[in-house]
Amino acid sequence: MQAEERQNRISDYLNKVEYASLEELAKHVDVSVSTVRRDLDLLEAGGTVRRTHGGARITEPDSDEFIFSHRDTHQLEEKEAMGRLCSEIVEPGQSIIMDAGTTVFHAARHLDVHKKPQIITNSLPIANHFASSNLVEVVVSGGVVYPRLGVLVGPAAVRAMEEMHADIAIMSAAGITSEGITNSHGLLIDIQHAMIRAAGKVVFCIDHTKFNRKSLNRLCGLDEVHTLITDAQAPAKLIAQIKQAGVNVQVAKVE
Amino acid sequence: MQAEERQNRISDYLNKVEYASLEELAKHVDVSVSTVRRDLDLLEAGGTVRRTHGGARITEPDSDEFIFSHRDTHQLEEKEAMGRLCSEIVEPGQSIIMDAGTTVFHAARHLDVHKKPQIITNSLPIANHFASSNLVEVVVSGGVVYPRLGVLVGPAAVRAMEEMHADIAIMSAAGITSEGITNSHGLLIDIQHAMIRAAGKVVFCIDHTKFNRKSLNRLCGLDEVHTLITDAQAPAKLIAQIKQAGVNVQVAKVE
DNA sequence: AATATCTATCATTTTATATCAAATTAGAGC
DNA sequence: GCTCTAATTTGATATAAAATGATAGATATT
Repeated sequence: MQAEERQNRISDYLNKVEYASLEELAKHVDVSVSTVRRDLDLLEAGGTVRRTHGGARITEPDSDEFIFSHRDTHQLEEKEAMGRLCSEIVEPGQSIIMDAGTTVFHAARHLDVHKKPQIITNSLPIANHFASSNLVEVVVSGGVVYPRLGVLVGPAAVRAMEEMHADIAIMSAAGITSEGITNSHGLLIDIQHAMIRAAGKVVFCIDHTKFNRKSLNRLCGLDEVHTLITDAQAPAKLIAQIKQAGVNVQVAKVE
Repeated sequence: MQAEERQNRISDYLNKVEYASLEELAKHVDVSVSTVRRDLDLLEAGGTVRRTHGGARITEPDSDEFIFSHRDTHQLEEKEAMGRLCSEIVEPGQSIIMDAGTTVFHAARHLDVHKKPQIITNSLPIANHFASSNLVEVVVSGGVVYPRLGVLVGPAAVRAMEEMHADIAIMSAAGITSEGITNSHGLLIDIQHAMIRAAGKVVFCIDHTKFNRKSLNRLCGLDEVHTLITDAQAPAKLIAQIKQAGVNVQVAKVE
């Protein structure tokens, strides 16, 4: 049997039984345990399978195989740091609107579930992330799934957000200048507007690469932003201007 | 047994009995009390379980009816077969409402994406499953996430379904008798009603264990069902009665 | 105070990692 | 097509890491 074929069979088998021990897999494809180990390493690198002690399990759709993770490996450290900082802003029991975007997703990952937040989101990855915990109440807007990103868009999503109210909105965007914040996705703009209107406090997570950049659609002015979270590489000059506009700017430090 | 699987079994068991002593758990998964202790520490960190003196209890008990587990390998084959059969009913380009439930989830997994269906669902697992493909358009109802199952429930979900229209609804339920179909979860009943009203054709996927069983809430009469998909172990007598009521019954054969 | 449960520790067992020789496969030259 | 060599893959093994079960002393419950 060829290696690839064997890995497919392992993968299929795991898809069926969800979990299997190494011995079980070795017997099933009739090779040594060593080979199964190596195959599983490859499969795990591919993301379809997760190793455990003594066995392996398929990565459920429960976890986030949504594009993000590999795409943004460059600024991963910064985004992680921003996510940590962002999670500190949240008070126990607050209701939080979470935008769809990689930076916000990192914030979600760092959010302490023991603060029992109420999450309102149009992002499937974020909804999935919290779905396993019953400490967190997650409200999902309706809408059409935007492929690959797992964002809910369309009029239903806008309407859902218009009916909400929350303590905080944690947002992301594609560009920020002294004139305000812009975003590229036309489908998202309306939803984000509704999110901003629905929240008592608006927090933007924007990494340094978005500074001094303008994107297609204007999202909001700096006067509508309460807090901006960014990383240490953001240009000091623009940060000063933003502060002068009355925004509470917080810079995340990479450990 | 490996750590991971053991913890799942502990978790499942606690979901059933709500509370169990350490000895009881140790006997159930056949390991020492020390190991159960360590497992419970991990589970508690995950938030699903709370330790007590001498035992543990589930933090938020849910009706075991809905635990989303394709782990019981007994009926796995049957459910897979039902899923395959179910997917054959779908015509290219049709819009399909998909209920939340393990049988329907299997149907989703077997659905041919090249038929370019339009999926409407309140199930996060199903939405995730199709989110990576841009052949399939997925519409998600809004709502509150029911923990662990990833089902969207509540008034927003009901309203969303009431506004939909689809060619087919693929449904599941907890019980079927000659008098009709029943389901256990009050939160889902309203949504399922809306689904049935919204669909031109109603298909139920119900395995043999649900036959001659009545659950809390009446969902619909047999006259509202167009097709019933079940497995070969379903009692012939009740199948005959259901056929007589005008339902197109299809029995899935395990390969 | 008596009993049960918890925490911490340690020997034992199980699993993982790294390494190497044998087996298999791929490619070059005839 | 065949043979030989180089590269890769495989299975086995020694060593490292971890999980497990048992136990003793500390702590909590009655």
